[in-house]
Amino acid sequence: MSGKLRKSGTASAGRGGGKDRAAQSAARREAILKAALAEFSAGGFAATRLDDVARRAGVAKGTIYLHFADKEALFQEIVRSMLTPLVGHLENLRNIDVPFRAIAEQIVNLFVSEVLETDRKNIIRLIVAEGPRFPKIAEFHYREVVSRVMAAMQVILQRAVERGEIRHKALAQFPQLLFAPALMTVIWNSLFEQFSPLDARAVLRAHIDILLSERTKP
Amino acid sequence: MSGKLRKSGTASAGRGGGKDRAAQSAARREAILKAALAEFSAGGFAATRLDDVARRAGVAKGTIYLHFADKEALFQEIVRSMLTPLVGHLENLRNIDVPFRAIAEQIVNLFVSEVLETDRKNIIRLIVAEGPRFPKIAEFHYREVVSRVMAAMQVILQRAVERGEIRHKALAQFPQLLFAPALMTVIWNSLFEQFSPLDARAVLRAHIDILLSERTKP
Amino acid sequence: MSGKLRKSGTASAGRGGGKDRAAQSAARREAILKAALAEFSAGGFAATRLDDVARRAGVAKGTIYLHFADKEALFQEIVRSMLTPLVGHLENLRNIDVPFRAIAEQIVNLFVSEVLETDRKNIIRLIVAEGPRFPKIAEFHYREVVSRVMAAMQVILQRAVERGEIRHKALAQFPQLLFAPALMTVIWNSLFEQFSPLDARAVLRAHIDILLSERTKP
Amino acid sequence: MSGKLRKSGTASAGRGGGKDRAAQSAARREAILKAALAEFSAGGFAATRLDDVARRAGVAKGTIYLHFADKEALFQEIVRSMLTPLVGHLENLRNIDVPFRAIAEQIVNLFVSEVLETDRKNIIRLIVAEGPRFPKIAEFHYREVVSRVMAAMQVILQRAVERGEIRHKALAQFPQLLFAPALMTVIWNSLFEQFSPLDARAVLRAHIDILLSERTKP
DNA sequence: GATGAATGAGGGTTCATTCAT
DNA sequence: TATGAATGAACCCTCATTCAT
Repeated sequence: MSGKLRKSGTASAGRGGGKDRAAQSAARREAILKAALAEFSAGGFAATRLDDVARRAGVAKGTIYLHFADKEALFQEIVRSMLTPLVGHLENLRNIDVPFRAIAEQIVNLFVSEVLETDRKNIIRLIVAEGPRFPKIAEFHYREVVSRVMAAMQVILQRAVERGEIRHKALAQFPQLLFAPALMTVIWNSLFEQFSPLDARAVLRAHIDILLSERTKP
Repeated sequence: MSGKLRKSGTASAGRGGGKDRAAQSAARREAILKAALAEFSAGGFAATRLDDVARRAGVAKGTIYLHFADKEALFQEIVRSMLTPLVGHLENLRNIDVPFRAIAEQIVNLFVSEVLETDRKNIIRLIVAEGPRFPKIAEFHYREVVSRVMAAMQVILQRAVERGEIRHKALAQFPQLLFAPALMTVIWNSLFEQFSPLDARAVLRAHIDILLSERTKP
Repeated sequence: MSGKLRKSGTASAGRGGGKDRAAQSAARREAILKAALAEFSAGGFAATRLDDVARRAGVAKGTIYLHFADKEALFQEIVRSMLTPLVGHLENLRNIDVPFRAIAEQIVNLFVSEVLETDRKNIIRLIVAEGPRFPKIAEFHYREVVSRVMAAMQVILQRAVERGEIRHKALAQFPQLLFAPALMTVIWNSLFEQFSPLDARAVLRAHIDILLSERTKP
Repeated sequence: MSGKLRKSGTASAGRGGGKDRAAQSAARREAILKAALAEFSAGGFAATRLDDVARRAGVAKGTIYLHFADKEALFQEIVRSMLTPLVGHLENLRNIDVPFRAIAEQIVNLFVSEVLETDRKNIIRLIVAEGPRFPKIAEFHYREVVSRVMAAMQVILQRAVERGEIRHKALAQFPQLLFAPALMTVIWNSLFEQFSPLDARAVLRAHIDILLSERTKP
């Protein structure tokens, strides 16, 4: 979304108005990525036509090949770049010292605002849908996203168990259980929203309540 | 590999063994469905070539069209026929009067043996992957599978809440939470099994334990 | 389905009612020809499917191949057999000694009742349409139909000229001019009948009047 | 024969010689139309393969689809564009004040030089052959060609009758009779030229003589 | 003979990729 | 660098023909 190198500096030229060549090129690259994300989300890898991507991006078909080696490279670029920015956020939660409920609520907020309410929800569906056909994508996400998030969660959950905030030790063993409802909401709404929309925030809050059910009122 | 040279053998039987024409035709239909399921599972709808389906089924390409109108009809037939048989089983659980834990264990067993350990796990991934592109499929599964199962679960969960087996009333409101971990295991293993296989039975048992966490050992 | 050899000869059997095997076979052959004519007329050679011919004839597709070597043979059989019966009639007109107008009227009547009002009009269109692709058909019709009719007409026209019934010697040189309006009516109505039907009998009568315009009322 | 090895030559020019892209594209379109006309003429609509059209035009198969939506659109474009340019000429004859014989001779000349001696003769056969299968084509030609020409001829013939140049009022009623021999020559030569070529100019002149047979030398 | 399920070559159409401008 | 016309391999589907029953 912003120029990457900006070597020149002075003159403005080209049709873009005030941008120099490098900035224009970067802007084109971003436009292609954005358009491709929309098209891949709507149709999956195979059903997406680069013609449509180009039209949506406002560039010529050949221009795509100036920025990406081929259709698959474009696809992988998108799929890889969308989720990784969130990983750091989630990993950082490991380092703050607040009650688990607070962390859980932050995770929910992050998930709703950065995934469910953005194109990232489609990325998740794309990974599920195309992963088996693109082993590299599955491998990348396991290595760069899933395993790192799971590791961080394990630390957090372990600490919560030790503090007595969570009674279920199994949760620390299977941090996947923490995210299962989040995955569910993404998939449910992608398929069934028109029939019966699912209020993600409510579902995820209910999920936290279940996990945190204290031995309170004895 | 096909036709032309077969000189048959025992004179009394065609290549089908002891089958008559109708049975052979039905067997071919099944072979096609089986092959198509395998190919669609591996590559999704668009990337699957009917040539490969035919080869895998051991029939000629044209034979597919004797049984199915076109590629999409074949796809829908597969996707529609695989899950519906399970719906009745799940609905029947509503009518038996046993503790919720017993029902939950039956659901886990059913899910593991009839979904995770069969091709049905691929069907679920196919629905997630192709549903947005085939609205009929999403609509069909909402109507014939999901909404019916959700309704049955709601009854069961409601009863469990009333009996005090479950404290979390939210569960009855969001029966999706009951199945979220099951969906998670399907997707996890389809993507990451080679990196870190998930023991579905253990995960689901842990999930039940969490839901049923009694105020017991205080 | 039925006994295999049936040497006898007397009894009637089979599904046909009172027909013996040979008669049934012949009836099937006729049914196929009739159905094929209808289908070829509607769609031309290439667009006609033997499936449709078989269905219309009430036989199985394979049965067609018991009577005809292949699709082209069936086509040629139809195209060849339809017009030849008329050739004799036209040739015989050479031998009767009546005024030309009487002969011309007979030709008109024959053409209207045996061509325009029957499937033969479609055969003519088929020959025009497919002739260039089936040189044998063009050759056959030139040899067996057109050249013979033209020869007979030439004799008749020559005699009419000598008798002073027709002043235009060119007619005897180009007997095609005699038939041009007949061909026109066939083609016109096959293409434009729904927009502006042409009264064939009226057109052909007018044509005769023109040819026979005497120097009468001076 | 195509692409791949061409290394261009004079550096300044592509393979098209001195043409710019638009001109080259138009030239390709024309080449496709020309090739398609030849192929359709030889085999009719159904029997023509776009592969052959492309090869004859010297383009790739896909190039056809840059210019025409599909096979039928290509066919209709050809069939529609070939005859309409002649309509205006024929209609204009209505406005010139010369003896009918002169007009008739112009029509003959036009027909021979612009139809019989060009590809248009094949178009006429194509319309006859495929018209019933493509109602739009029949409708188009009735509306844009035939009805307009017939109307113009009616005016001309009517005037000739009033002037006493033609005695046969029926001609004005059935202007089709004027063109019947022309149609005949097209069809005759398309089918039988190799057996017995018909001298179109001679036939058509004879036809005019017949129509104009004056009450002269009594 | 009669059947019709099965075959598989063939053709229309699409679309990722290239390359002359 | 950007363009988009051109390419041609690939794939769905049809249908003439075959052959086991």
